[in-house]
Amino acid sequence: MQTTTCPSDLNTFYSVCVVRMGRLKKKHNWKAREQDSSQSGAATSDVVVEIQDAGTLKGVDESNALVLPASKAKKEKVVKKHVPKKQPLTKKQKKQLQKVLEVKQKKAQRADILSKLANVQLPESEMKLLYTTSKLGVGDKLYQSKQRSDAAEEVTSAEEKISSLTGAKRKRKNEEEEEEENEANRDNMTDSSSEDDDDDDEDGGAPEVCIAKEEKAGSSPQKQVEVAQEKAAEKEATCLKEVPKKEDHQPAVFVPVDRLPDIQAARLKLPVLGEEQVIMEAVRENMCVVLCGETGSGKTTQVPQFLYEAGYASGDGIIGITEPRRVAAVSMSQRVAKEMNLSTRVVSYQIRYEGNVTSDTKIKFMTDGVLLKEIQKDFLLEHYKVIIIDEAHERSVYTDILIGLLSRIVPLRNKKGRPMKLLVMSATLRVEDFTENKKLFACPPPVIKVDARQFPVTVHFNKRTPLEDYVGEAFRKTCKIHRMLPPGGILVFLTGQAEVHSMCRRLRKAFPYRKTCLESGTEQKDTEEEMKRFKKVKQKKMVSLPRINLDNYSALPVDEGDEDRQAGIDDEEDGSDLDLELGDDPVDAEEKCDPSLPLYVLPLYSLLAPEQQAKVVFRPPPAGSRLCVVATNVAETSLTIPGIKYVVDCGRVKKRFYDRVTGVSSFKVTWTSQASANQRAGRAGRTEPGHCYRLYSSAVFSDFDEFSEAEITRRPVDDLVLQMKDLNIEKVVNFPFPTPPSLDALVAAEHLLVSLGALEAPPHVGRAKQMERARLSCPITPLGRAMAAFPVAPRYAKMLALGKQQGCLPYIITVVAAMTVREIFEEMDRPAASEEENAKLAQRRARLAQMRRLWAGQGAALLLGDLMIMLGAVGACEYAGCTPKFCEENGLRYKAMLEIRRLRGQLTTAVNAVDPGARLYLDAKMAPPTESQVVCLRQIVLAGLGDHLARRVQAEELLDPKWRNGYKTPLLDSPVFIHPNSALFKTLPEYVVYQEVLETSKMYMRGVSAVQEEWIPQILPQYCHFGPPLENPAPRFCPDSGRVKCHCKSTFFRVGWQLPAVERDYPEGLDRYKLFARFFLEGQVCPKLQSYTSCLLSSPSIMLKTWAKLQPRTEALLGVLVSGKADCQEALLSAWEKNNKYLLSAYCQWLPEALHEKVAENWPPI
DNA sequence: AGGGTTTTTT
Repeated sequence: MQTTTCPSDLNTFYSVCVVRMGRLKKKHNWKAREQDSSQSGAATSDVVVEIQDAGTLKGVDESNALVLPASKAKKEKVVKKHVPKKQPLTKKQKKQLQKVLEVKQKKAQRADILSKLANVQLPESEMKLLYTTSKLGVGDKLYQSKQRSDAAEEVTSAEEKISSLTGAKRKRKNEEEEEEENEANRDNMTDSSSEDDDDDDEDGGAPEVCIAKEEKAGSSPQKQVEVAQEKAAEKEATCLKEVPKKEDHQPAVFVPVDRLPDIQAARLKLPVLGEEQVIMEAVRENMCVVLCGETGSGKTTQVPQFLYEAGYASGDGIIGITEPRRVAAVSMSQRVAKEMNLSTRVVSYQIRYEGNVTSDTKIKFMTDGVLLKEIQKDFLLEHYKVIIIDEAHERSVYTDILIGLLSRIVPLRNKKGRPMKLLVMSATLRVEDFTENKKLFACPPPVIKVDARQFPVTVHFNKRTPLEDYVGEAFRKTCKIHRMLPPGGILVFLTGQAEVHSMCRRLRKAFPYRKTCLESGTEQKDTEEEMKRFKKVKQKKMVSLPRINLDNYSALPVDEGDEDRQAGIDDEEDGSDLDLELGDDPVDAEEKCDPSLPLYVLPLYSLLAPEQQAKVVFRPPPAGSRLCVVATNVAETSLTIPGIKYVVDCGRVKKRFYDRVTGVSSFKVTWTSQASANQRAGRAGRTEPGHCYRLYSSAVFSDFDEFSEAEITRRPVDDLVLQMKDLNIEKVVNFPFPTPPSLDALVAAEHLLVSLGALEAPPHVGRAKQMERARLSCPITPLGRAMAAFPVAPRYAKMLALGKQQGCLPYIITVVAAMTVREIFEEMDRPAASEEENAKLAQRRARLAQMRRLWAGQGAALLLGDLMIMLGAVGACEYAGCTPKFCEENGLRYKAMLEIRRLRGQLTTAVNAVDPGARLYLDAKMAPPTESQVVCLRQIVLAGLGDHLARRVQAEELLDPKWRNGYKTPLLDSPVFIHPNSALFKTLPEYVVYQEVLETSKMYMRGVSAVQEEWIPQILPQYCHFGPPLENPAPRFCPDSGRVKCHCKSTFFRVGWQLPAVERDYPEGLDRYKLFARFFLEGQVCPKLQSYTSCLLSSPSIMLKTWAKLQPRTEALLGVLVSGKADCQEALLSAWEKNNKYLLSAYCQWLPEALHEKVAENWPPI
């Protein structure tokens, strides 16, 4: 590998900025070499000197890689590369080579000087100040000077530029390996893309197929062009790097920001600030950049500001940043606005229900789902010049899909001459899914790493790993920490609400706290003031709590509790006997109540009421006590608790599992991932050095998965598939997912969407392989488009699309909103903290049960089941003004009710948009549905939940007593049950539909609603196999539809449940023509012919006789109908439109000649 | 006949 320093650059560079930069040049140089050394394995001898230099310089200053010329390496590389290849060197080349050699010599000398200079270098902190003071008020940036040098250089060299970023190097390495390959590839791609026009990618991986080539009618012509260009764009931009263009030579824009001094000072402490130059260069030179930095690096708040200052929000484009959570989008926008001293009109946010975006907005924070919706409206995101995907390591489904989409959009935009940048920001180093995924980025984007400003956290592993009672272990460890270690909050990670509460109870019992002063201050305080107070409190605590200094650990992680032993809180070995005894006798341990050491214990989980959560996040613990938060995963990512010094990690998580085949979900506790455990540990080092106690051994830890799986691989994807189809991505299998969902999941999704009518059913013809492929590329239907407009799960979207009948829409919207929002009822089965609380809980439980019965209604309403409870609950809550008080009193989660209210608003708007005739409005005083409305609602619900139909186990199937009161479903072998909390628990209807099956102690259906048997073949024909038309009742002509109808028995798919005969369209075929002919002759199809029925030469009924063929007139009539494809009124009318004499002569054969003329005069008889 | 949910997002 070649050196990355290029002397000519340096010369240019120095001439431009040495004057102002002073010592910075050293750093610059150093950094270049330092990065070289990272690849030392491949280093050639001519850089050895520099590597050594780097070695000696390393650690002198880590802070500044700012001054890197970006284009240096390439030139050299070119020389080196081409010299051995092209054998006779041209004079020019020789000259160049000579120059390079000279330059190297100079460089070596310079390196020497620099290493000497390094000895007198300023410490990092001062360095940073120097850098910034040099910058202050100058209105100029380092990378601008650098850019000028680039520009100058590009005059002589048309080579593409390479920065000295770690990732850029990887990229370069890659290029070298693939350079020849690339040339070949270019041809290959051209070839394959021409094949592509008719063939559907055998390789399955061709990225260019992922977005449908043609647009459906009705989309903008502009978009069509762009999509058509896509392939070309990709070809040119397989490497997401920008070929230098004229524009690049223009001086960069610098947008001044007027920050307040204290903010400016605070910024300087953030590690990202030192990387501004590197980041901005990378962004300038690459379409896509990955930025890696743990929490605390400041990337979320600073990078948008860098981009702003560099002019990425000047003119007509803005900067967009996505966050996986709403709170983050809102708070980050506010913080950045404050830091930049700009109004929220300029730095704004947009989340699902609200936003403060204006026409002045330059920086827009939003949730990832919001951006995905925007892509639906404007595929190329013309509004944005940069998109930043934050927290990409969390791998939320929308983040993943956005990255996939943007990997195509960015080159397209570039091709169009309106370039856009993509910045993927990730905390962990797990970026291979992005960088090594050839389908996503043919050429890996550069990765920039940023240090985090975190205090060291010492990790202590247990020697042994309790497999059963990890809660008990957590309890004992927490007690020990509290008893023996210096002040500092404790954060305990457990897996669920129940565990959290029981732990809280045990801890409170062990270290009782008198809550006199606890609940006094309820008023909201300014956070900063709180923090100040908090610090004072901490100082006070120092006096009252025991003190052992554990902070001077040398290395981390500490293994196997060695340090624990020193500290005297080791679990194992000698001291462990006592602990184990305690462990074996929990009563004893817990009775050892110690009121002299008050512990302020608080629970924390997502579903906890926000004001309870606020206690943890905003309010400091009372004076003289230690804070102990017992939390679930919320504390890992969503909430940050101040003042935590100790983390106790049980090493487990509760996760939802979906069975891909049956759709059954369950919750299971499993080991976490290493990344997740490290994230938990990191929570101890936010405010000072901390300690993390892992209740498992390092061996167990090393067996953890390195990372948690991407969400998209763990859940059904029907909603995502519908969204993507709506974006005209027909072959979702070929979409460049960072991690693709399983094929099973995709097949299941398409299947469901076909059943719902959102996608066209795949053809049943062709070879198995073709059919298989067709099943994964069903085109979207108009219904599907309408459904995609509703921001809810496809099953529910179907209900909304259908809900127009009988004024049901407001109810359907409400039911859908309630089904979409999770946990609308408060959980009251948790272990109570005290007898008093226990009694209170029991009372509230009883009250909720009573209300549920009330809301479920009686008679007809009751049959809507659990959905009626939801409807009633929401209706009652809204009627009462949706107050916290009403919710509290009636066991409703206030937050859930607010969400439902907002979702109803959004859905109402969406329905009105799809069908302006609907003219819906949100009615707070919605009257209960009438009986007939309830029936209508049940049918609409059935239409959406058709694949979730269950039938009571029949007497003859009742072989096993376990099946009593059970229900059978098409996909499950074992029975499912109605949950005792369900409105229909006692009703046990023959047929029900359910929202989902959740496996706990049994398979329980949730969200159950009763179904009338005869509705099933009518509303769910797609799930039924119909028998032959019945003789009795006989087929008839239906004047309303103009079609031939008949009764058929049917069975439900897979399970073969016999369903009652219902009337439906007569099946297609000759018999339908015969019947139609008969009804035609009888004058039913055209009433004007009724007067001739008595004159017919044969009875119309002979149309159906088996010997019908013997009669020429039957055959004639039938033949004409068949040839005109006229087997219903509508088809007949259109046949007459084409030919107004159609059927005349065949009909006349049935009439005496005397009438022919008269008939002909009045033909067609309409 | 009888009860156990983590966490986000459009």
